[in-house]
Amino acid sequence: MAVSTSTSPPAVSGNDTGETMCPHRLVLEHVTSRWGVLVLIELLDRPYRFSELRRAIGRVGKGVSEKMLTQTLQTLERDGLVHRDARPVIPPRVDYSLTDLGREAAEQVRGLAEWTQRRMGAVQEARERYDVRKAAAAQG
Amino acid sequence: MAVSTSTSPPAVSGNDTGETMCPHRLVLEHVTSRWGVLVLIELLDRPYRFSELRRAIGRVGKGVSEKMLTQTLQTLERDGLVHRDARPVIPPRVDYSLTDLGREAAEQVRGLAEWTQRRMGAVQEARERYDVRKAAAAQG
DNA sequence: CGGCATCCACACAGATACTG
DNA sequence: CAGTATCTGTGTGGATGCCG
Repeated sequence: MAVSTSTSPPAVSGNDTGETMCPHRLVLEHVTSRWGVLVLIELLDRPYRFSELRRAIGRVGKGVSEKMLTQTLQTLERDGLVHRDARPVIPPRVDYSLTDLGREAAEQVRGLAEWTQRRMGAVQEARERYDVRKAAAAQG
Repeated sequence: MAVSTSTSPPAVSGNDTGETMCPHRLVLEHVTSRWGVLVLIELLDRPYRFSELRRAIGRVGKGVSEKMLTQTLQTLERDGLVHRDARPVIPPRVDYSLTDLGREAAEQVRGLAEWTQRRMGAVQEARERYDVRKAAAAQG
């Protein structure tokens, strides 16, 4: 039967088990979730179709499984960040885009991503220093 | 014997298995990781001691296990975002604070968190609309 | 093509015990 | 107090196969 009482999407990251937790924490988890981040950033450029989005994300790094992309999009749609436009044609065509709300979130996320790229060098150096210090300490 | 060739911390989130992945993606994952986000935000206020930080995070939501906090802090330290100041006293005292680099990241993250809080209402409404639509569609 | 259902592996995350 | 080490359960996330 599948459907049962299970409403909402499986939730991208973390358990939405209705715990004693401030609700905005959950939204934050959705937005900062592994694929949520990337989806928002990609959609900031322009609307994407499902597979197109999948490929676009795959391009950046390792790639997202179709299941995870579906989950992520559903969660973001439910939170009102992503708009889903399903056209009843054959073959099916579904376009995803940011809502105004989603655009706000995505811009924040993009800021973070851009910072990461800008400062990557500094992070690399810090890592090397850390590793060297660790190695030395292991000897000492 | 434990140490072996495994250098660096276990990595907060995602597998740092040395895949074919842009390095900045990893940093982004660290920063946006479940506890990384919260740690950075808390440390933006002031330095914290280990347990103090643990309690501070527990206050906001469900709470972080000591193990996860350790892991998160180590990862962020390695990336050069967090400074660890261990004093050789008894009882031990370790203070964690943001580096300049970390402060930049934390401010980005805080921006995101603040946005989430501001827009929580809109998200809630969107969710209700979504759920209603879904319920209606299920009836068909 | 877009999405859902099922199965499964593995890493994340918790509990516990121990060290400095 | 601030970790480390180990053992274990659970859930995330991936692969596959089937529907609209």
